[in-house]
Amino acid sequence: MNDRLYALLARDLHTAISKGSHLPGSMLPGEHELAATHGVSRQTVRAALDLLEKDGLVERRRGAGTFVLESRPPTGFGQSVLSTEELVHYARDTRRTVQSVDDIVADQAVADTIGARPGSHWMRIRSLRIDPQRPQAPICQSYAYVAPVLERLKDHLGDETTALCNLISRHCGVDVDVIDQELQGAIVSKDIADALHAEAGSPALRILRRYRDAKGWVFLTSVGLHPADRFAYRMRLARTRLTG
Amino acid sequence: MNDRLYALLARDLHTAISKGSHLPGSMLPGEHELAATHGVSRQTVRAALDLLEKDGLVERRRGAGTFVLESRPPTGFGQSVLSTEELVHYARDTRRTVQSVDDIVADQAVADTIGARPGSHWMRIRSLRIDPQRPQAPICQSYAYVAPVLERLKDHLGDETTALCNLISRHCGVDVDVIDQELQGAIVSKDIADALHAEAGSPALRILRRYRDAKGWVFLTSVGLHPADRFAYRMRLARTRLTG
DNA sequence: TAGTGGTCTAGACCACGCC
DNA sequence: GCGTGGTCTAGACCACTAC
Repeated sequence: MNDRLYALLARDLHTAISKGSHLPGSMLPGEHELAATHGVSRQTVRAALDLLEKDGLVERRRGAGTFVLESRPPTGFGQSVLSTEELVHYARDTRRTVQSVDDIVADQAVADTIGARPGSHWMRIRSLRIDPQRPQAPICQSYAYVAPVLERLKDHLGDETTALCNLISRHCGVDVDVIDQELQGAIVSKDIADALHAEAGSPALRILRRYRDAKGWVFLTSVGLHPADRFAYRMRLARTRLTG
Repeated sequence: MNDRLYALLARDLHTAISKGSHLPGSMLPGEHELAATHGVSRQTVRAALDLLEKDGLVERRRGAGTFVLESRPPTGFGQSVLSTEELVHYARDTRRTVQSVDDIVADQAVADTIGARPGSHWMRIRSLRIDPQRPQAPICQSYAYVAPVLERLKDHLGDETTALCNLISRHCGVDVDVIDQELQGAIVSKDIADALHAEAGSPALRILRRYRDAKGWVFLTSVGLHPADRFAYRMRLARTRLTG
């Protein structure tokens, strides 16, 4: 449990919004007022609003106010991702729980999904990603396929908050340069429904990622399945600008 | 030019790092020290470091310090960054077929999905996106909700290859600045299975897009459903670099 | 134990949106 | 003009890491 003040305040505001105390489109009390009524500093209020904004619940308009975007029940839990760094840092707020680690030889199916040769060797890490706030509803079940050369990774899987590619970077000296990503609709299959505490046949988002180093070598491939009611992939596409 | 203090400090630190004043792997001066030497408050230092961290130049470890990450030379390998332009180009190879256009009043469900007020008025365009190579298997069925002010758009829906937001830009004088996008797993519902020539209950990718102009105004919202066997959203996440 | 980043307070001024 | 969010200051205490 996160007992930081701003996290608590964020939860309070979140439940208040989902209970209808603040209707979509309406303005929240100003930051100064929130600070006064909740007996905290304005910076704490701002940190709390940062969280709500990151999750897409509110929108801030300079000079105007902070507005409620949606009042859906707390099912829509999402991440906004703009760059590899943000993706990699998304691990911060969630925990990885390793279910199994084994060495496998790729059959045709595995070879197809991860784009490898049939017969090639891989270390396979099966894990769940869990939001500490809702441990009963895992956000994602995934298979990660790691090149056998990076065997030392095994010794550091205990670190539950660091993204795999960061662990590899830190302990194996291989750095991510780009991530090729593929998102597709999918359905929760029977064999993983239990682990996810989800219903077999329910909709999900399948994300396949290939992590490449600067030379283009794919050192890590992961396939994750995110139940639709627990995860949405949010991103902002911006016009490219010449100067910052 | 951005003359926020923390942005200036971020640039200073960035150039210092790229000039070799701080080698990769080494620790930056502590936040307190940076604040003192640069004559700013610690919060300003932290805001600057936030930028550097978001751009992947440094890594912060609680209790340990802030460390310089490897500053890769520009390998020229992955210069592809996702932008609105790329998204808009995808419309080139496919055709939009308008099924219906009507003026609606948002009920609760519509208001929730597009983030508007219930009772507000919208122009709704229902359409299919079709790959000429495979006309029998539409790529996407979508609903676009357009602000009534942009009524003139109706006269130009005959143009099947230009993206809606480009039509609006061309004929209504409103330009896209950013697109907020949300991807989620979903299932083909009965009422649109026919139009898509897909099986009801089969997996799909749901993409919700909010198009904003420079002032942040959402002038177009679209919800598209892409059958999993016909469409996957591919993207490459590349490391970002600070400007300047 | 010393130093670090993470959090928090109580003030302040500013640019901006709205009226 | 007024209230808003954005920025900034100058303090403080804490949990954590490294030694």
